[in-house]
Amino acid sequence: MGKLREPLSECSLPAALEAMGERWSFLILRAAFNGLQHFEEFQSELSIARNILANRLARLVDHGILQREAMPDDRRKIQYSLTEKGAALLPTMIALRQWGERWETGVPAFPILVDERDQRPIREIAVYSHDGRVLKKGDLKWALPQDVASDVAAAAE
Amino acid sequence: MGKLREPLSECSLPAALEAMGERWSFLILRAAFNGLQHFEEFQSELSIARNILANRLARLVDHGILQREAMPDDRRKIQYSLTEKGAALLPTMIALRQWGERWETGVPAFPILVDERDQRPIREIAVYSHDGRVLKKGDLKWALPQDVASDVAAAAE
DNA sequence: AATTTAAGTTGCAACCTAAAACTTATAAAT
DNA sequence: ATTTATAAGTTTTAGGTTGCAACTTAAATT
Repeated sequence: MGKLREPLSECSLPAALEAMGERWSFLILRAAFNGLQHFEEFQSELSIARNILANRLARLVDHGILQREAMPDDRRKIQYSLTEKGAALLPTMIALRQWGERWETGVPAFPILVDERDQRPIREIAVYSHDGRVLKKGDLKWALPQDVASDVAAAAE
Repeated sequence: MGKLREPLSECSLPAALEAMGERWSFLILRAAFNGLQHFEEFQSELSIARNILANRLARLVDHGILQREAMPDDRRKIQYSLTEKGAALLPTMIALRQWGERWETGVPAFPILVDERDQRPIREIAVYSHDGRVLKKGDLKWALPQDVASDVAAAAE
């Protein structure tokens, strides 16, 4: 990367980790993506201690990642579902999973996550340039706003 | 997502979290991406307790995410640098950061991460179909290998 | 009315985290 | 050659977190 060093202080990674950095958060999120909605479902699927699960669900709700809704037909039941904010973590979660597949388990996912429209596997999550090239570590740098090329600037050339 | 539910047991997300799920891991990784290489640099930049930093660096080295190398010119110094496996976490880290920017801090990153080649900001990390469409939660499903469309199958149509 | 289910709480032991002081090896300065 | 400074840790000790098992509370089912 370039010379300009990012000021670590005003980065939103700590803020993101504040919401999702706890040990079970990603696994709960993953279960939610897989359609689980109730306490007992999460509990038996993940084998997480009940007190920890209660605490994590509450945290995720506090952070606006999950929605907590009492079910009108059975008022014992609480439904937890992803908010838009929670669903926006999908790329992060898939990226982490793909990394695990490639570098930890070595196992090609089974079943495979595919595009519903054409049944074809999704692309690997990557950093893309504005025009779709895959960028690696050395291709990136930090730039000040005035040095960033924009569509407008590009069009004016 | 579709009906087929992923078996949570044989997923590589837990494996990935085993390596990167600790509280400071992503922040250390981020500092490494920013070019920090030495214990004291990490320590003063992150304000992490020294014992925890020592422990986390050792863990990241154990997991093959960082490389530990004694510097020959000054034998007190240890250089920590990203391995290929560690660098492969870049998309995950940027995805998490972008999520934090969008949903937590609301702050457009400053400085901005750009493509060195043309100084243009990188795309937002997303899930892409094989042909480059952005896919959301509802566009995805789990498929068994025999139901996955491949290049070969697509060409044969 | 008794039982079962859903979603939690509570109590307690084991483990992990963090701040500050200490250590060890090497290098630089006097 | 001796003292001082630096780099990268360890140790100590206090406090916080995790996790298991048992308990609770409210609502539904038999």
